[in-house]
Amino acid sequence: MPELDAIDRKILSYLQNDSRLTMQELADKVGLSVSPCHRRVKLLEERGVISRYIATVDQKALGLHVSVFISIKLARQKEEDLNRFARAISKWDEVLECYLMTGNRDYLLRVVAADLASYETFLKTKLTRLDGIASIESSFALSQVKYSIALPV
Amino acid sequence: MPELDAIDRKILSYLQNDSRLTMQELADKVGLSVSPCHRRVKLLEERGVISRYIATVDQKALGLHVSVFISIKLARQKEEDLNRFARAISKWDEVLECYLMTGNRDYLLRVVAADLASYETFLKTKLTRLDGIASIESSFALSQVKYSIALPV
DNA sequence: GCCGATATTGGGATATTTTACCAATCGAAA
DNA sequence: TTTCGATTGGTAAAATATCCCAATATCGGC
Repeated sequence: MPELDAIDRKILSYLQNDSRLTMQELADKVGLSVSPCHRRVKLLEERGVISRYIATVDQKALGLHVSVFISIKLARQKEEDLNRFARAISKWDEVLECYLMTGNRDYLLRVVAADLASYETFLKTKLTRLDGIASIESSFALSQVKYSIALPV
Repeated sequence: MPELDAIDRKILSYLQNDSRLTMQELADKVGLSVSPCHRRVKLLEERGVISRYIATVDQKALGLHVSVFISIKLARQKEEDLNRFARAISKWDEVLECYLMTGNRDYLLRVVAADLASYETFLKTKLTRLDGIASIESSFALSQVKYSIALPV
């Protein structure tokens, strides 16, 4: 796999912030003409460096006022148990992020909900119904100080 | 502000997953013709429901193998202290997310780095140089089980 | 249930943008 | 300098977005 050169990195950093730039605009910003710029973008897509193009939606506009971090410990940590948990989590739209962690908890989840009532519903009808969970601890976010998808390039 | 109807929500859910759909494709999926579909998308953009269009980049492809969650307590929690912290955090590209939390910590950060050495550099040259921090606790993610930007609509 | 006012839709024409092709240029090694 | 491979830039064709206007649907009051 070929390395990313300075121009590739520039392209990535611009597209991470605005994927609606036209090829002409992007080419100007990175100092190329349209053709080679277009070819580089296509290559980055084919190699999977650029994985998708998406629209970001305002959480408040959707009425999702609650963000919760949930620490979870499983009763057992065999691969089979971890996989079963991962499969269940992946199905639920409320769970935006889930990480397998080091230290004294197994998983860390970020969950969004409209309000406390619907978060409670999520807990009661989904999370706590899973087998093999030893403990659940919720921490609520008062506000989102920073939220970015743009990786440092 | 007008409510989002079923078609608006369909539009959002498709565009959250793939913003490169053509208007024709999107219109077919939501059951409209191109014109009204296009008008709805533009309105969603103007109202700020759709906030941006971005490319997502593969973290591994950039060599960012370390994801860390950092819990931070400040020495004082006056508004002035919180603002100063927020401003500093916002400048740093390594910090992808930052939340003001309830409970026994003040902030929760998600940080990415190439490896443990560069994470250590981040800590030493940036985070620990901030005034007013009472405690820092890092938890490392072993793997990303789920990562989505698509809010439930 | 009917009517009018208002908002929403669909089709078609036009402007923009993407995409593919090919010749020109650049860079490295002999 | 010469040659080879990779990268670039321009151009033209195809695909797509965007705008306008007439037709249709929706919702209020009567």
